Amino acid sequence: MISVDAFDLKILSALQDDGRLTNQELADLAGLSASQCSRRRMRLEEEKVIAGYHADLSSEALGFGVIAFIQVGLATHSPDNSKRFRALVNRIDEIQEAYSLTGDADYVLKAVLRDLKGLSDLVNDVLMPHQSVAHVRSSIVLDRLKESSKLPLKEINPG
Amino acid sequence: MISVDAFDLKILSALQDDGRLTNQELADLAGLSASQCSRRRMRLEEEKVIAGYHADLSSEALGFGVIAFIQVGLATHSPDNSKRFRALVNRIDEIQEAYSLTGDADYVLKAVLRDLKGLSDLVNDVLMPHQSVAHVRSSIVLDRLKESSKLPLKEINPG
DNA sequence: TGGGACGCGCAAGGAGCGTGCAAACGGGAC
DNA sequence: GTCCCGTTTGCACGCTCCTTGCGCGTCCCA
Repeated sequence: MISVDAFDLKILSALQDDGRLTNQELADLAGLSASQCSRRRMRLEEEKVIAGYHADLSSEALGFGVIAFIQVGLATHSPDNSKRFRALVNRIDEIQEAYSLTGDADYVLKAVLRDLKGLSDLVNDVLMPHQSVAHVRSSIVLDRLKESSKLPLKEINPG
Repeated sequence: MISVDAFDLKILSALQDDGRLTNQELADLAGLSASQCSRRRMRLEEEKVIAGYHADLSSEALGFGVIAFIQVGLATHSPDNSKRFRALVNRIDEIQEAYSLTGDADYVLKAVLRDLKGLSDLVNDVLMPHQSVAHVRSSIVLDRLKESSKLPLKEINPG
């Protein structure tokens, strides 16, 4: 595995919280010089430990009122069919996340929509009629307790 | 609602893809000057349309091999009990996302763990024994088709 | 038709970035 | 213990990038 020491972890952790931190700010947090932070950051980017940087937009401010989890069962489990389903999922921007799972459903999708009509359109006009899909069950998010994509870096022992 | 024009949408969309874009790069993409992009970006940050910037770290590179969705049913639905549960969720870093949902389960959690033992520890030693929790069902992610937090900005009409 | 508000690009001063360099550190071999 | 070599560090410098002030053009409404 890629070797990541305590300084790297501090840098990663800080950048996870604020992706636009200056090398100097990073330096103050990590107890290094700014140039070292620059070098380490570049290395972590090259090694793809840092996969990218993204702005986190407010769904409320932009009028996306509905988040839903959609459980999908496929019609058949042939390779062709799951390929069709994956292609479908990929071209729908409203679907933020999609996973195949152990358990009852074959897939779980997380979708972000402007309103319930948007969800209805997605489920009834796009997913349900698609040839790859057998059944669909959607659950609407009532409350977001927590929503981040931060990794629990404290679980990692430096080395 | 906050007014967002076509230039803002281009800026937001670009920053969603790459949160470290330079004002000059933003300017080239949006067809504006760098100074205007700087001003618009600052406004969007002040209005909390841009909630923040985050580095996206590679879970594979850092050795997080297991993602799981955990459905939780509460013991009782009293305000005190859900408060206890929320406090629990908040202090567990392995839980990235947590939502209350319509449908069967009261809550769904998305957790990131180093290995299956980590999941077992979380479910059996932390969640199950907690007084607020009645039952727990976890599903392990077999494959990630898609994993982002990008909003479908093309759904928004500028104005 | 005039005036105010707004949004624009330009330019300049200042902050931030990254490469070169030399010094400090650390671990093996002897 | 000590010598050697690879690695990591801080500093300095040239360059890019950021942001604020300013003047100009445009639009809207009186």
